Amino acid sequence: MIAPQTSRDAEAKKKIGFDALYALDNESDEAEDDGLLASLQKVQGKTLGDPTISLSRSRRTPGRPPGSLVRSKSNIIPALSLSTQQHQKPRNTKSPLELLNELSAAAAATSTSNSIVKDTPTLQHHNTVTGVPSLEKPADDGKMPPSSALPASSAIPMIKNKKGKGKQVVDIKLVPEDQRIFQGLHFYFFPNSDTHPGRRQRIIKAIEYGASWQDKFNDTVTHIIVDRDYDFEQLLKYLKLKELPAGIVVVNENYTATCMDFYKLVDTSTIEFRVKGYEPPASSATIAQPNPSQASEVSLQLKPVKRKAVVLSSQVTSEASLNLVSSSAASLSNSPAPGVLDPQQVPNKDEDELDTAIRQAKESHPLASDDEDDVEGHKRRKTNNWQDKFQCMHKHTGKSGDQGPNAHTLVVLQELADHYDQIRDQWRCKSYRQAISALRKQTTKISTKEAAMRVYGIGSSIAEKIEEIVRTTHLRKLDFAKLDERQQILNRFMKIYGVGLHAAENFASAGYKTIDDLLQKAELTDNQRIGIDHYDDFNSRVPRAEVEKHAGIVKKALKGLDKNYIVNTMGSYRRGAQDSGDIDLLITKPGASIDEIRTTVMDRLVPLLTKHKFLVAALAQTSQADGTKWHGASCLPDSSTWRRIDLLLVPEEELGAALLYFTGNDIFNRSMRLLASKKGMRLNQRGLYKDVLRDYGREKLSEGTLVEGKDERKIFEALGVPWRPPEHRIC
DNA sequence: GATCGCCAGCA
DNA sequence: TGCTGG
DNA sequence: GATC
Ligand SMILES: O=c1ccn([C@H]2C[C@H](O)[C@@H](COP(=O)(O)OP(=O)(O)OP(=O)(O)O)O2)c(=O)[nH]1
Ligand SMILES: [Mg+2]
Repeated sequence: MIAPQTSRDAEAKKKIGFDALYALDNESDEAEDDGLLASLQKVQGKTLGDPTISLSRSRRTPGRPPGSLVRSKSNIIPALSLSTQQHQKPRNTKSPLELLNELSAAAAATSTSNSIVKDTPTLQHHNTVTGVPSLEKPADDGKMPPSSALPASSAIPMIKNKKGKGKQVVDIKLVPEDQRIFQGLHFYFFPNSDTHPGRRQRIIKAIEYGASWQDKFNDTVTHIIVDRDYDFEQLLKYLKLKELPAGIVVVNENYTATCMDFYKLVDTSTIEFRVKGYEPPASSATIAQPNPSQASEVSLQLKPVKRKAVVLSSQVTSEASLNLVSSSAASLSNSPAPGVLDPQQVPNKDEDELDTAIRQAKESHPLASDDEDDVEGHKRRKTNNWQDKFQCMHKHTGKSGDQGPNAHTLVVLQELADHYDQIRDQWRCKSYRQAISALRKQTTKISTKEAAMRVYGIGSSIAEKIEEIVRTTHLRKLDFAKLDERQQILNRFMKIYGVGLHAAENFASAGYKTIDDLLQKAELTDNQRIGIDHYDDFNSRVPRAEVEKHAGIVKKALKGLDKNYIVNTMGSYRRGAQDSGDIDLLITKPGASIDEIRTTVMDRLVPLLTKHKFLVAALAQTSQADGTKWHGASCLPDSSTWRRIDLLLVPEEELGAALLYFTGNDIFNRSMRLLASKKGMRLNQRGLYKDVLRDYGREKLSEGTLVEGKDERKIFEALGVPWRPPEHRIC
């Protein structure tokens, strides 16, 4: 599409609208008579086409509101309420656990949330909180054994809800059973409250990994986790003890995190966990593990890689990392030594080009300036221009990446992104994708955390992982992620069209493990049944050539009805991908109203193609009145493979915005829309609107007035974004 | 500690 | 309205 | 998970 692209560029400068339209139409129509264009497309696909490695976008999930947990009966998810300021007010002498219990009870009573409810708030008790939810247990239940029967739930994405201003509910997601390294352990934190956010987080995490959180210091406590700011003496003083009972482990706050990093209980006597003023018993190392889990065994097989994050190096770990460094030194010898790298060079090398492009974009729209921000944007900032933060401001060239200097790192990071996509952690997934995108642009190999962190979009966490990947060629975290059985089941189910996280959890909690189970036992919607019947079809990619065939059939049929119709093939196809997840078609007719188009497509085209057995299923149809899309499945003659096919009906006035939306990719869209909103505008598939009044913080109060909808390029211009051809819209 | 795009169809 | 998908 |  290189040639057509440029010719279209030239044309568009002279004329707008129709001609551009036609150029587009020609472009896609020519696919039918093949020949030159087809070969062009092949070449182009190789050079700058969508590399199609970005798999991590199956489904997005909106935040899970607090009440939603109640809905499912078969699968109750524990929500643990931790103390909030508000609830502390009335009686501020409460222990965190009491607060927790009260909150939980209240929550249970109003049934806004399922809760872990343990113990009475009586002070006498040795209160115990584990991550184990007591299903349907009355709030005033007696003491719970720390390791009670476990619910089926796991891997619930922690999604914060901001709306419930009144209470702050925290979803505790227990890690899979075999990973609960703290199972059977009783932690006492010092200080033992969850008021401090960091500590609170540590407590939550520890519970998720199987620990019980002891409210009082009692004889069940196995570990005392002491905050950095405190020493052993203070602890003893607080506990009014001369010395601690034997067998209790005293460690600092690094301990839990490190254990979770390794998925096993690590040596507690090393110096990095040492609490000031505390002399650990001379005994060699590990305390008896009350519950050596499978995970621990598995983790033993792993190389005891120590990441350098944990501040001070102990003897043990420094040895390990020394080995690693030296062993990897050889493989690194080709790349420049980390310290030698010119710091200036690491952030975008294409800065000049970009700035130029942005300036150009600005020149045409001086009103959309960003002077205030621009003035002093150079103080340890990763980017000089605030707009650079938007992915849509950057082109994606196929050059770097696959063969680039960071190719392997990118592959591993992509796996992590996929993992987070699978567990429906949309924000981490997005972060990883953005980091990947940023790393792909780097022209030098990034091997150290420091270097990585200079790149916009890569923070300390991913930077550490990059370093680990470079040193060890892979990531421990992934090894575990892949093992989790329940997660595998969820993944299997969520690949069914029409099954999302919620349905998958319900199925899994009902004990279904295979697709067959679902077919036989589960209650399925019509679409889900279709999704199962064509599980493999829908989960396989459509070769570019086949996309063209499907598009061709639709085009031919539609032109038979009315030759003024225009069909454009969108989605990853338009971005130049060699294969696509589905077939995205945009249908328009110059001068026609949306009603006319809808009537033609819905009442004539779809029935016609259905009759010819090309369209074989309708998954989502527009409600006659005001719909613009049809989603279903198609099947080529002489084939038995069903493909998902998407028709988007668009009036000419909205063509540009629709092209923009339907070309994607999704990150690019989100980036453009975010940029629009930052500029007081709003971008959707119908157009770009300005003067949008937004609620405090967020939601729109007025629609705004239309700026542009018809011409894709003008939307870029109005937003101050340099034009990106579809192939460059891969973020 | 708030924010991370915005929308449509279906149950 | 929440879930699912684009 | 990254950013402001
Ligand atoms: O979450 C999403 C998904 C899709 N889209 C837009 C962009 C995308 O390009 C277009 C078509 O969606 P589709 O799911 O078909 O994605 P694709 O980019 O075409 O990739 P694939 O090859 O998987 O079809 O719809 C979004 O804006 N957000
Ligand atoms: Mg597609």
